[in-house]
Amino acid sequence: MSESTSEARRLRTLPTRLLSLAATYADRRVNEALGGVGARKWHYAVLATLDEFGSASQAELSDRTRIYRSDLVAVINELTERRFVERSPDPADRRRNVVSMTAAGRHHLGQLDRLLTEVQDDVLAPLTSQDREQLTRLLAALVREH
Amino acid sequence: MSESTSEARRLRTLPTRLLSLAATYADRRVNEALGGVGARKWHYAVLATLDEFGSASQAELSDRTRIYRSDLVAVINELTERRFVERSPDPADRRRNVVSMTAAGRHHLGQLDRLLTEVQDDVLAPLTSQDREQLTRLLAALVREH
DNA sequence: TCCAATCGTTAGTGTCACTAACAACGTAGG
DNA sequence: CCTACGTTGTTAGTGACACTAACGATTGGA
Repeated sequence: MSESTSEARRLRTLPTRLLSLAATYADRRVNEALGGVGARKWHYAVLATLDEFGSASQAELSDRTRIYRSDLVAVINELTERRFVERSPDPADRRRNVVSMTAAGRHHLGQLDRLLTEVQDDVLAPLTSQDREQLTRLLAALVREH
Repeated sequence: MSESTSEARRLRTLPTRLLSLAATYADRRVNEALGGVGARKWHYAVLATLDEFGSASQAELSDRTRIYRSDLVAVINELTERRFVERSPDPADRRRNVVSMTAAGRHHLGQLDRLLTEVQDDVLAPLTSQDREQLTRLLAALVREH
């Protein structure tokens, strides 16, 4: 009993659990929204990274997006099939591919960006705008340090 | 370009993405810690719920832990094998099972609780204690509303 | 030149979230 | 009292992710 009282209610305030639950919910919403246009979040991550940093090798994209190199292969395949990116061998280093975004890819990115903006608002709806900034700041600090 | 500038840097501050990344990291840490004693987070969720609310049916446990009833079956099987819980038919409603925690289960819960306390500190290490409370509060608000 | 590291790729593992279907059982309406 | 419907536990299966291992090709450094 003495042990129980210290544990009771812990479950509902356990930070790692809250993080998991909130992320699961957010991910579901994101996948619903992106699924509507045949995309998933990795597509956005890759396109947004190409937009920000320009053409890159798959290894570089893997680093920046945190998608494992092995999983990135399929993502690039999917984006290539839909002509959103192009994959060509790097003449400077024949181990590498150069992945670059097409005009269609840039247009698609704009669409995904608009969809994701809606989802952010939707997911963060229970919070004030101050609290949203706080949350973003705290999560960014966690992600940065680990 | 005009579109690009609005999108650039968005990826690193996108709340749903930060949530995903932080949760993935936290989950990995939790699974490492619990895996050391042959447990996973669902074990903790079930045991903690039994501790707080007492014996319950699987449907009730499913509601409280947010584990799908189909997945809960395996969790209860695992906990039963290790004698941490007992599953017996409910005489009052023969569709139901009554799941109750054993003394060994209570002891195991104490162990998991100590492990998880360490993990929380570890994961939240980059934040001040004020920020930790803030984060917990904000995440709890999100989870509660959805 | 030889060794180690890197790159893209394939294959496979385990966990989770989630759906569908089923038999057994309970409940409420007519 | 039946009948229709809902609930419970269970099995099976799907798909997304995170992650590991191994491989051939290529590159860079000692």
